Order: sequence, then structure tokens, then C-alpha cells
Amino acid sequence: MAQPIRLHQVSPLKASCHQCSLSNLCLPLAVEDNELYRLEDIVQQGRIFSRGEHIFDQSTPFRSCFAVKSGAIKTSIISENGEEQVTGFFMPGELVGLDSMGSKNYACTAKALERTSVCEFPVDRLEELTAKLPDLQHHVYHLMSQEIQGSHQLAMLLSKNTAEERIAALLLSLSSRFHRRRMSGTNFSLPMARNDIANFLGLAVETVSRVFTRFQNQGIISARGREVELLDVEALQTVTREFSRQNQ
Amino acid sequence: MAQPIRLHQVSPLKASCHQCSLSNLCLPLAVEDNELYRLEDIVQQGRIFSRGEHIFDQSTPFRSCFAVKSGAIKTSIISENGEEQVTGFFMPGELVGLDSMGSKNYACTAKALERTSVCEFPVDRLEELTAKLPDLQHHVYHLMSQEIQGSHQLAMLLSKNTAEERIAALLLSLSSRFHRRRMSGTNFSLPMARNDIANFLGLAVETVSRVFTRFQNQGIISARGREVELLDVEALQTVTREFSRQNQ
DNA sequence: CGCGATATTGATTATTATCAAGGATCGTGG
DNA sequence: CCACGATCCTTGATAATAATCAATATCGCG
Repeated sequence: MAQPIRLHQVSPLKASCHQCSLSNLCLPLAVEDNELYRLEDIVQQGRIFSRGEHIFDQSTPFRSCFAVKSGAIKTSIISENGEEQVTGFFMPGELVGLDSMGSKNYACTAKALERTSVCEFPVDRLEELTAKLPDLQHHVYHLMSQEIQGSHQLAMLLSKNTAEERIAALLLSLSSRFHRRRMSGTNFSLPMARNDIANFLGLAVETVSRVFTRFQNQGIISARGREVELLDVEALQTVTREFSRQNQ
Repeated sequence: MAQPIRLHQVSPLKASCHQCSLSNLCLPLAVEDNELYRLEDIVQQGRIFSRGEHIFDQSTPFRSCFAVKSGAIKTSIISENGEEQVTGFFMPGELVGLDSMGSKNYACTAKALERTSVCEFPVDRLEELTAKLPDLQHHVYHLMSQEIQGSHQLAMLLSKNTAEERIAALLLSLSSRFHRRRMSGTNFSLPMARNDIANFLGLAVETVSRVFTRFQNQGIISARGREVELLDVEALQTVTREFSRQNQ
């Protein structure tokens, strides 16, 4: 039983999911230890992208999903007229490209927000593997449904909430995602520019700026550029719920 | 080979995908004829829901996906404060519940907009079957990714487009979905109330009403209640692209 | 036929976009 | 290491789209 595992680990091109600190967030989460070699077998050792580089481009042939190992990625769709909509931010341990599963071409463009390393899962191999490992298949379904749900939440945010509520929600989301990686949930560095935040939340950059300063004046956060400190998480949570108070 | 098929078809509780007029839109689309019995084997003959009835409720245990056979369904999520967001409309041939795949509970509530019949696919059996039929697995991935993409498009619509553009886009979407079923794409009956349209598109009901009358005055559509006729499809398409013109 | 739910229309308000300008920060090359 | 340009961020003034408030009209159903 141990033999085949070793055999696969020796290849320098294969990632070692066993040793990855993100294995409890990423796909290995759904794979038994003694089956992990099968995942390692299809993973391609990640390239490193520097800030601004594209991991993949919308409408080019869909080949792989990518797990973020370090850094951060933003995905966006471009409409026929060239209008961009940021559809998501992806942090270490998160899987990019699920919105293209089962499609011929990538449904969006993925861009590194900072120096970013990724693990690559070729989809043909991934589909083969999910057919063999029910738990992995279940997990992929789960991740995809999570992405649908997240997108629905975003739609809700966009159509029902004020600028302050949207930004509070984003800050809290980032906070919990940092926290999950055992990093500070109150003191972190935003991987994205104000512009990306604005686009993602359906706001103008100026509005984002104004809300940041308003939150600072209220002592809820402290921000210098991309460095953010959440001084009053409860207040932020209140802001996201504020809407409901007024309406009931 | 023909024997097992017959054997399964005789059960009165099993749906006959073979004979279903929607088999080219629904899951059978991805299953070979000689494997179709396996799908029929897990399908539960659809119940019929009258207008307003719930097919399933958010936060109750996730058991099944449902294919719409006739009628129409709306899905919506309710936030902690009771705020509702309509997340989608489902027409015959479309699959409801994918946003809950891999989850313990339903992620949304599904409600019949009119008298609606459905086919039920229990997820445990469906997951088993997708593991055995690679084409079906691929198709489910495809449908889920389509739902992610649709949701991203909605986010784009909500954050970047005017009321007129949003409504034009919805009308065109419905038109093409009717057309796909070989029904008129220019003369149909809206399955949902103005309220649902408004909620889905992030608008106030009054705004929806106003846009409808504006479109009528411009001779683009003709509407009496839920009966709609698209008089000038090109004009509608122009409206959805109007935004781009102005910005470049 | 009548009631409640749904839809339309009008007047006013408010949130956020847009326009405009200045200030900070970053990265690069001299 | 500093200077430069470019990008990014902030702040202010004004404008516009759609929400809200309010009232009436119509539809659908029992």
C-alpha cells in the first residue's frame, strides 16, 4: 500500500499534497490519505505568476482548474462591449475555474493580483478521477454549488444593499478567509485595488474610497492603502445587518 | 439489451425519458439511448404542484434535484433578516436544485409559479450514476457551471445596467428559452409576477411597470398583464447593448 | 359580484454616479 | 538613492437614475 505512494512522490514535477499546509482547505480535503497519491498524480506542479499576469483567458480552451497556493487571483468576465465585471477573488486553498467545468472554453479571465503560485488540475484527468473517487466527486459538486451560492449572495448584495453594507460584507468575508488559514482576521493586507473592489461590488471607485474613510472616522476600521485593520468587527456585522433593522 | 429496458419501463412509477418531449433539453441529453434506462431507473415520477406550492424549502435536507416538465418555478434565497432575493426562473427542461449539490440542505426555496409538474432525481442515486456515466457527469458539471455563469451575468446586469437594459435582457432570455422549446419566441405569457421580475432584477415594482409602458409606447413590445408580444426584437437587443455604445 | 392581490401612474427624495482636481504611492531607470 | 511618470487613492460639487410615498386602477378568484 505504501509502495505506490512513494513511487509517485519521487517525481519532481508532482506536487506533494501530503506536505501542503493547505491540504485541509483544498481538494485533498475530500480524499483519503491512502488515495491521495492519485490526486498528486494528476496535479501539475504550479507555475508562479507575477502581479498582473493572466492564469487563463476567457474564451480560450478550458484545460485546467487551478488551486491557489499563495498570493491571490481575481476573475472577471468581459461582455461583448468590453465592460468588465469582477466575479470573484480567490485566496490560498481556493479553486479557480469551476465556472468553466464541462465547458469548452474558459468562462472568465483569471489574473494574479500579486505574486501567486498555483497547482494545476487538468480537467480531463480531474473528471476521470472524480468518477473513481465518490468523495472527491461529491466535494467538487459541493465546491461548485458553493460558487453558485456565493454568486447568488453577491446578487443579493448588489440588488438590496447600500455601499456601506456591501463593503462591510466584503471585509468580513476576507476576514473569515484569512482567519481560516490561521492568519489574523483583523489585521491583513487587501490583495486587490480599490478599483477591483468597486467593480466587484458594483460601485464607483470614489464611493469605495468614501466608505473607507467614513468607516475610519467611525473608528470601525483603520486603513492605510491596502493595509487594513478591523477595529470593531461587531460594528461591521451590524452594518451588514443594518438594512434589515430599518425594514422590519 | 432490450430486455432490461422494457423491464424498467413497465413500472408505473418510473418516468419514461424515452418518450419525453424534453429529453433533448434535460438530463437524457447526455445519456446514450442504451443507457437511458439507468436514468429512468432513478427518476421518480413527478408530482404536480399547484401555483404557490413549495417544491422544497431552504435549509431543509437536500434530497433531490427536479427537472421541470411543465409549468415554471422560481427559486429564491431568504437572508437572516427575511429579505428575499429571487435567484432564478426555471422553465420546462431545466434542472432545479443544482445550487445545493454536495450540500446537506437546500440552498434556496423553490416555488411553483403556476401549475407545474416535475421529475425528481434523488441526489444519492444521481451521484452514483454520474460516477458510472462519464458523459452524464460531464453534463452535470456543465449545467452547474452554466448556473455559475448565469449568476455572474446577473451580477453584471445588476451592477452595470439600467432598468431598461435589465428588463430587455430578461425578455430576450425568456424569448430564447421559449424558442428552444419550439414555442413562439415573440408571443408568450410571463410565468412570473411583476414583483418577481422586480426582485430578480434588483428593481422596484414601480420601475418595472414604468419600463414596460415605456417599451410599449416605443412600440418595442405589447403587453397586457402577463401576456407579452415582442414587436421589435432588434430594438430590444439594441437596448441591452445601449450601455456599451455610450461608454465607447 | 366583490374583495384582496397585483399593476399602473404621478410627485418627491435619496443614494450613488459622474465630473473634476489634487495627493499619495509604486516601480523603474538614471 | 533619488527623480520621474504612471497608477492608485482621496476629496469635493453636481447630476441622474431609480426608490419611496401615495393614490388609483385592474385583475383574478372565490
